Amino acid sequence: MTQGSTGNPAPGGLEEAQRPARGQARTRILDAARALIREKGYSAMTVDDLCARAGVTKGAFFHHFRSKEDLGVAAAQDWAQMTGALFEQAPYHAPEDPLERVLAYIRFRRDLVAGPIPEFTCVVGTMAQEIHGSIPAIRDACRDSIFAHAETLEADIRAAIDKYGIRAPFDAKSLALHTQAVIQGGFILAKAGQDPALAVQSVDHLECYFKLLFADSAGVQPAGVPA
Amino acid sequence: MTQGSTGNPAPGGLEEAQRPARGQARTRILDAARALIREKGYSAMTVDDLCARAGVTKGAFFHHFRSKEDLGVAAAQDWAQMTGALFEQAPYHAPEDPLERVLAYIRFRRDLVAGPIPEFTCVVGTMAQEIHGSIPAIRDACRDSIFAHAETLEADIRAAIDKYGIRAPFDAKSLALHTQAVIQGGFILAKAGQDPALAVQSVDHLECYFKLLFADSAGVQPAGVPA
DNA sequence: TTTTGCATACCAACTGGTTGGTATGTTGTC
DNA sequence: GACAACATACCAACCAGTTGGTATGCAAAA
Repeated sequence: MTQGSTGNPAPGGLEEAQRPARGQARTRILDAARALIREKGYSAMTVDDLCARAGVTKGAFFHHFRSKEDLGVAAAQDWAQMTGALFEQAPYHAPEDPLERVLAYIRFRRDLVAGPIPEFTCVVGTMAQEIHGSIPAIRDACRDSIFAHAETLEADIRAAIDKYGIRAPFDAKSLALHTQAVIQGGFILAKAGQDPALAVQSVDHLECYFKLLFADSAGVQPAGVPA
Repeated sequence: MTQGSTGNPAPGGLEEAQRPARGQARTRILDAARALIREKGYSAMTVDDLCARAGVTKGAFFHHFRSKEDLGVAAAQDWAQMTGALFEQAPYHAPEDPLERVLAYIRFRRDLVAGPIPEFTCVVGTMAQEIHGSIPAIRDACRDSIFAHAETLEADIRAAIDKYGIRAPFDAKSLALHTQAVIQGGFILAKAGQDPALAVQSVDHLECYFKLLFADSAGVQPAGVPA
């Protein structure tokens, strides 16, 4: 028993002191899910894990979510909303030139990626990789999150192509999706090698790719260091 | 009971007819592991799944592997050996020009990727993504597999840089790892969107990137369709 | 203003089935 | 007959999900 000198330890349950305020359970569970999916993946994360981390009981969990699968879908949607808000208010939209906006986006992502692994890793990418073949509902929610984010980039890329042309026969959609692929792939290398720098490197290559694609036509350095 | 008119159904175990030959259990378990990890990931794959798919009993499983974690490590090492052999005898080593070999490698991978999802997907990439934070032994085995494969590319890339120079300040190692990142990221998009073409597209972008990096100096088309 | 009725938000204990793993047999091979 | 390669039977812990209940808020009736 690691119980302290508290009066009534409520055997098996939560201590009064650490019990969160009413009305926060759903949010706390979703926060816990984000952390746990990044730490151990969807399948290895148990409902008990979730409840312990969130500081709620199983009753609360199944009050807010019909099943673990339902939580998975909600976590993906929650992630889509969170990242949607983050990128919407991010500073990379400022430049007037569309190509500059795209390059600013890539640099913004590189800065995000430079942090510790559990904090920059993509929740929906991790989940999709794991459950794509076994839980269609979660997979589709992850797909929506990834592809919706890619679409927010597409407009800027299209504008850049319209303005400057492009040195290869790719369209904006394909390039936007490739951007996401590179970032997701960087995560995998970073996780396997336990080094965020591996992800950063790939994002640097991505920036270089864009510069080369638009070189000569736009005013960007054709081959400089991605800085 | 769905048992037919067989004489002795061997209650709880395997029927005589489908019992594989002695001495094949380990191989069959590793084959089953490859398939199951791709289908549902490492965590969701149970030892019973493994045994059922391999057509062996739990006794056989724990005779060959001390634990499920041990099997995970073995699966990663088995994957490294399988892919090692596959790429070693692949035709992309033929060209005399190192840059041509690199481009041939990329095209070879694109062709691999064009098949159905459960057949081209990377076992160690999937596993690493999932268990990187929870099972270090498996994560390290996955890392070894990925990085060893990247190293087989590195020599050709280095030779290409030495021969032609490169339009950006990247070294061979970084480029080789980026290659793996793009392919791994393509897998994630393909899984999320349920469309192998998504992975193919990213590999096409990768080929284009290499062509642009070496354009003007080597004899490759600077911006042509990756064909 | 109080009370009644009802919905929401949550909790502790429990359940049936599953899980990784073990203990102990049996069979084929050198 | 010794040893490897299996098979069978079993277990304790754990799993997602359920049950029956309590605390709280809110709106309408009294």
